[in-house]
Amino acid sequence: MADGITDRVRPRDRILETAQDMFHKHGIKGVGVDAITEAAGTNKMTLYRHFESKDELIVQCLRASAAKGAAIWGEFEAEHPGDKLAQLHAWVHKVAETLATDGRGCDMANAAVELTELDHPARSVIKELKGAQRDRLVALCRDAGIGQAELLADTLSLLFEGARVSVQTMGCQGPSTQFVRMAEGLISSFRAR
Amino acid sequence: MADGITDRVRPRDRILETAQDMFHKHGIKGVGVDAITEAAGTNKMTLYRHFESKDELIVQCLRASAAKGAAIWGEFEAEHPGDKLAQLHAWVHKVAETLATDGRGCDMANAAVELTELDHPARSVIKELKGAQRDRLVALCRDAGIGQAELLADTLSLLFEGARVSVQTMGCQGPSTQFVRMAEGLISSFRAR
DNA sequence: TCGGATAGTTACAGACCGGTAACACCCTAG
DNA sequence: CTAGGGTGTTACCGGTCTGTAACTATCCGA
Repeated sequence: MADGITDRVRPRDRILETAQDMFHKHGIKGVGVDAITEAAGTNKMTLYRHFESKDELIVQCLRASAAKGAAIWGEFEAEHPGDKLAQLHAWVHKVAETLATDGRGCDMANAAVELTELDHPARSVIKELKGAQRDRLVALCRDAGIGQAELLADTLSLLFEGARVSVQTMGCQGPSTQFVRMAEGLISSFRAR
Repeated sequence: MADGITDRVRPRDRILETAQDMFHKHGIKGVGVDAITEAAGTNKMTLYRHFESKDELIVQCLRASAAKGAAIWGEFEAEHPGDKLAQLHAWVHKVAETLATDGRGCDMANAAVELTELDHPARSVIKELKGAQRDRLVALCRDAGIGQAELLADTLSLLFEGARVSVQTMGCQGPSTQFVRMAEGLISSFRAR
């Protein structure tokens, strides 16, 4: 086949990347380890040499997915160095772009919906990663000079989360198209106080 | 056993009720038809005599779940006859109560996350039922005399949806506790315009 | 009392699931 | 050249899944 990728990238990374993509598109319970390894150009034994179970693979995928999301914050700082308010607006527009282009929701939220066992190893990881997400947004709001930074950050968080779900229930032409208007309205409303 | 319920309620209704409850708690893909029929005090053959497939059962559960949600709107009208603004506030508090007591999200949203096949029979039903939900809230906002009724209704919808997801990712002590403050702030902000 | 509809029981088909065993292979470091 | 770690292959285990077949038991209305 001369895949190019198959040759140079190590199997573990191919599996992690492929699993992330397939979990995202088809859901965690909708994808079996056989399908993952086949799509990654490898086999089940190799997967189980690098991950002790499917649950462990799920956890690593969630961490990788969250890390990608966190990396975007570097772009905001690079594009608007020091201007925290501009970075907040950049976040709003980045969210809108995501809503318009990605028909599936947040990997962590989706995983929380699918993995209902209260003691599932992924649940504590999801809580940890979601907490970190929230903390970043709170810090950005505070540094942007907004009074009730926590309340604004939480409101924007829930709005974002809801919009990502709405895309899945009502399509990308539904209420989520109004996200920018809602978010900008909230920001200016909080700044006015 | 002398269940009481098992004797008087017909198997079809017992299956529908039990399936709703189990899908809600454990997710759709987390529950098999065998488990449903056993919990409903019946058997698989009887299920397949009343529902042509699990997918069909899922659709009927979603419709039943949505109908229960819609029934609550009657209470709002009964408690505050004619006072649409009071009914809107009643909706807000009802949502907050749901967030505090139900650790799982909206059945339709959860189903949309789990059933990723674009042509799954439940997807169009979810869209239809979610659209009806939205329309009711828009009508309530408009009848309450709010100018940008659609925008407020959509904002409240997304906030609600996001809060229900947040309960699943961060627990009921997370950002969702602020829902009432957020919603009331939005309503008074829209009324001021 | 009888007949038909409804419901329960057992067994099974065929597919898929996560996970493992045993063995052959190949590439690279020494 | 060689030894060994990483990888690929095949086959398999026990379990679960949706869905069906064939038969039996029960209840209700005429």
